[in-house]
Amino acid sequence: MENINKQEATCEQELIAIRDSLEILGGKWKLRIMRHLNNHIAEINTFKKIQREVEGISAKMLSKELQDLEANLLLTRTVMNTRPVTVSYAITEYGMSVFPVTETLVQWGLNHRQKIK
Amino acid sequence: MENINKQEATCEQELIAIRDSLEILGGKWKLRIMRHLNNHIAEINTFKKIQREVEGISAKMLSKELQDLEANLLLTRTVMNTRPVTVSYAITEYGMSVFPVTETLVQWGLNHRQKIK
DNA sequence: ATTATCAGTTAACAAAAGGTAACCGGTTAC
DNA sequence: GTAACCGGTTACCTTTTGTTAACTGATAAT
Repeated sequence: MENINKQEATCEQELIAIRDSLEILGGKWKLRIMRHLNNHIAEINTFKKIQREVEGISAKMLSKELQDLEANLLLTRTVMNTRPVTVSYAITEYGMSVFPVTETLVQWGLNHRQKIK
Repeated sequence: MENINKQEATCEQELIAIRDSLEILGGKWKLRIMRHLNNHIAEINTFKKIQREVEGISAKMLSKELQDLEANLLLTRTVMNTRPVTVSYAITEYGMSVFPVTETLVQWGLNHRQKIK
């Protein structure tokens, strides 16, 4: 059973927690990939499909970011026995814990765009 | 009056929103600085005080990040007429809109640390 | 045989981010 | 006058991040 309660921490511990999060989720692409997989959770998300739909990402970056996310148990990689071979990436249950993070960033970004216009 | 309602967006727009947010809040220090100011909102936060309490940040980075955040109206910079001169930084009302972002990152980081241990 | 698709990898490079250390001007305390 | 404090700036360097383009190997369609 996952702990969904708010945890208490000192200010110092909070800043360490932010640092930890950014070590795993930081950078230009990881949160976008996680959000995309969350938004297409019912589909088969192959490498090419993700690359098409997460606009602007190169094969090299996508490959590297997917490896990092898999290493942190946020998604799974499955080689399908199709011809030609396709590889399917799926968000894990633990990966879904990232949703609140992407959601606040989506809302902040939408609100900010509205504000500056 | 601020819009605090959830906004709807397509998946594509959501990924753009995340990109926008990260352009302004991304990197190693900005969210930590914002969280620290939010946690010490009742105090006078001078440059030196922030540098002491946001552990590890150099004067150069702190100066640059504070300028960026001020340019985006997330905080204010006030020169106090003390001897020697001190400069006080304070989070703006708009800056407080970042709180949900830092909060989800704090919770995710705390939870992650608990999980891997 | 040639071309196309998928899922990458590799090499070479460029740009951005961040760290270190020295320095600056103004002021005050000794 | 000398040292210390505040709030930075500057120059130099390293690391990280990201881009582009060419290439691989397996398979399948024409």
